[in-house]
Amino acid sequence: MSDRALEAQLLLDNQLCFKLYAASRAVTRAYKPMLDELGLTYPQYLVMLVLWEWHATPPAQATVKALGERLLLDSGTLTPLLKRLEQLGLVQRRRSSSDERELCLALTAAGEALRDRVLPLKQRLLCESGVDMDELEGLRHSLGQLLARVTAHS
Amino acid sequence: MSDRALEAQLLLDNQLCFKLYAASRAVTRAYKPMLDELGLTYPQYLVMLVLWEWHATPPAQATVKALGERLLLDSGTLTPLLKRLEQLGLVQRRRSSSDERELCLALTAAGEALRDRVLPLKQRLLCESGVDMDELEGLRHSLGQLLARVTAHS
DNA sequence: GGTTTTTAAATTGTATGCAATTGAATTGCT
DNA sequence: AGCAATTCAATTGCATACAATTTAAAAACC
Repeated sequence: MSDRALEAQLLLDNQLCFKLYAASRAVTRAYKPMLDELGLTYPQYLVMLVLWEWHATPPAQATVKALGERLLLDSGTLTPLLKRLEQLGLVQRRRSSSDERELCLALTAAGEALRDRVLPLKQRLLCESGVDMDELEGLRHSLGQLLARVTAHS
Repeated sequence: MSDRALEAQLLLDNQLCFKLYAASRAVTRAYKPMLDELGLTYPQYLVMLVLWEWHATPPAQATVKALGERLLLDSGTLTPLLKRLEQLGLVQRRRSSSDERELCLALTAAGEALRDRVLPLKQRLLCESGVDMDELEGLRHSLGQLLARVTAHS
């Protein structure tokens, strides 16, 4: 590679990593008004998405470990976050009877009910953001590829 | 939209936001070994990228405010981060003489020298990650579009 | 059976992000 | 000049991320 091409590798605007980092935070910001109405933070919302899915299709183990594998987060992040969701009355945490090490997660009635409020808000968000659905779809696909590639090497 | 299509909107795997969030953290993780060698965190590395750029092409004002606009970060994040870079001996922080409110940023000799160690490490990272350069380029472009769209509406 | 190893959460410590407030300096306005 | 409004960093408070350690329980081994 030429010297100029090498130098260009260090320009911020040429960094995929920065674009990813900035876009991720920007999207989180875009979700904020909607999530404020729900009383959730963004990571809490992602946890609720998984729990709503699990509620419809129960997994073998609805544990913190399984949740961590789904969201690529560890107990250091999830334990305090789940305690907050428990305080909010959305989630139940109880030790597994068959294995006291495991912590089983379940939705409360309020946690289940919250789901119904999400779809309308999300539709509104999509409309207002003015992003093109097809481009969104392409981007989601590319990101999936990248994520698979990068996580495979770690 | 059909009921099924609406429901699908809430599946984690269909969420662009989650893919972005997960991919961003995965890429940060991929950078970690390289950044450990440099003694930097990922946001600190992004700050250094800007300062190296500014060193080659000085901007009108090399202030915290200008840095924040470049990285989309506020003083609440940047102030402590810059103090750490100062402690590391990489960055100089001093009040502007013309306007005492502004804090001017400059690289130390060590900060400037650090740049030479980055390119080889980055080349190695790219090779080992096994990602396709063309796909990377397409993704970077799409992310730029999304970022522009989302930030425009906020 | 007892011991070692492994596993799942929780805890600890450090470094972001970001909203909200504060403090100090400058600008604008009259 | 005098004073209100604005601006730039810094600070405060809260919620992640994540590495490293700890604790308790279960599994594996002898």
